[in-house]
Amino acid sequence: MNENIDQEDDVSVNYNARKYRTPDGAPTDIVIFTITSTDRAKAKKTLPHRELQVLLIKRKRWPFEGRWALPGGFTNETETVHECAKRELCEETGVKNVHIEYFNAYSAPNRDPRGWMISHAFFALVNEVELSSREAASDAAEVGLFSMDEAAAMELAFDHNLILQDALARIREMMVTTTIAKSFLPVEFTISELYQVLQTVVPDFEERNFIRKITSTQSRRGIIEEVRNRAGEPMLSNRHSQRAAQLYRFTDYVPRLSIYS
Amino acid sequence: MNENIDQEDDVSVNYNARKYRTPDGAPTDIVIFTITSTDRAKAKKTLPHRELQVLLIKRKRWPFEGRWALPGGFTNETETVHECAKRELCEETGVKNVHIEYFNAYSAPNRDPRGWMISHAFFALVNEVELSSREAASDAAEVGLFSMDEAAAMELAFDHNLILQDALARIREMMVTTTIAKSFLPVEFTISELYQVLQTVVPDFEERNFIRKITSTQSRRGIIEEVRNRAGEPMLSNRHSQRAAQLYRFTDYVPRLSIYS
DNA sequence: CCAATAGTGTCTATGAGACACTATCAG
DNA sequence: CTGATAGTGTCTCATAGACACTATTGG
Repeated sequence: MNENIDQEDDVSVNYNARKYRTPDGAPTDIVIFTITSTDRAKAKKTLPHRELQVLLIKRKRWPFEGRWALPGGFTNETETVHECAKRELCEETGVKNVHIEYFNAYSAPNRDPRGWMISHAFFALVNEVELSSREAASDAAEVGLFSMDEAAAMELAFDHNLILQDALARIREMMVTTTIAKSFLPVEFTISELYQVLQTVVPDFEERNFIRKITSTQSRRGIIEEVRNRAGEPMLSNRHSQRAAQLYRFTDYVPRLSIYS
Repeated sequence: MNENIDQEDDVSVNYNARKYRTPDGAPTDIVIFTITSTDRAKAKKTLPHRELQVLLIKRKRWPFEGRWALPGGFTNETETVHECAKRELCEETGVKNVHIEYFNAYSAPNRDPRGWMISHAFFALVNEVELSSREAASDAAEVGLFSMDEAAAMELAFDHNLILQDALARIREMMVTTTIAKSFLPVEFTISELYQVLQTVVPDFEERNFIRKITSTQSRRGIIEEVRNRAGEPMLSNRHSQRAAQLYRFTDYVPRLSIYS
């Protein structure tokens, strides 16, 4: 047991980490979520079909050669794991400045055949429009988007099935408690789009009077605001409907939730 | 740059991590919070003065010898970082089965003079009654409880000031969105005690009609329940007051919060 | 004029928030 | 009978939740 190195080691300025078994790397794994919209085959304008998907890459090397895995890579000594994750995300998808967040460490012994690897897991939320250009550029055989059902049915490399499920649970919770839904929406969106995105990530989210609560209650006033043009007229969109719908955008307001009030 | 080792390395079953710069250890740091109660010097029964405190240890070795630091230690290859944190918590305080939770990784280059150390930070919530026995046993000069103000004013070892502030922000948020307040309370408690604990951790938490909301509104019904004896009579406590107060306990109910409903 | 989306009217029951008020009881 | 804690009465206004209803407009 090499616990308490810093307390039970002999007192020495010449601390030498090489005396101990040390990790064989500090990998990051990034669960990249996106929501794809596919137009339903109808003559009239309709809301698209949306699906939550995760980006996976096909491994070309041992270990788990040929298996699908979460994108990621090894952290350098000169960067933080957060910087590493952002770098890997950019390399994999070409996007920057998206919502990326650390959520857990995976450190089960033998989770990686290459050695003692404690993985730092992140999730990222990427808008499909930002992802689409990269999709074409990549080798389609090696990068793929999969629905949650598809991914859950696959045998991913390492403990990536577990990481994916944990990430999914996390974003489901955050989807309704924070404003991260904005990552899956254009800056200006309609209430239906917002509602659809929420339902796509959290299937059992249901609010029958959603439009009223979001637009005409004090407590939620401030999360989103109506978009108006310079003349102060409401801006509308009819991209999904005959009747034009009011456009909204998220504000910077961060609501405080509490189980006690 | 040794990024993407697993993809850009030559194909080889004889992967050798020693070819790369690897971390020099996988330390954990544990922010152990407790709430102390000290009776106010009064003749009559009063509510105690409560204060949120954090447990720190005085380092005996290089680096940062003599400085106060968060307790923690190095993870072994045979355990997860979560197991390591629980082990260290038990060694430091003697308590098991308390709320301990992972919340972030600290990986800034050069955060540790001993080498490349990515620290896994946990916070733990320990009831003062569980901590009191250990307090006497420990060398008082080396283990101490400090208020948030005291600790923030100290120059802690490593980046432990940052870790402490992050942990504090996290438990402040969780204190009002989850039922972790139970960690600082006896199993059976009065409404005043609960309210006091909430205010101790989150100073700007204020609910003037707290007792009504918690006891007589549908939406919160289920978080706590009245304690009754076998005969079905309400159990009361007068430990802090002349007039006896109803005792409550937390249920297993986990409320779902949402900014959209 | 239909289908699909957008949005309103209206009702009831419940809760939020404010503030004054009563209850208990050791010292 | 005072001080400290515990808890209630009562008011107004806002909101939740349900459900039927109207509005818009391309095809």
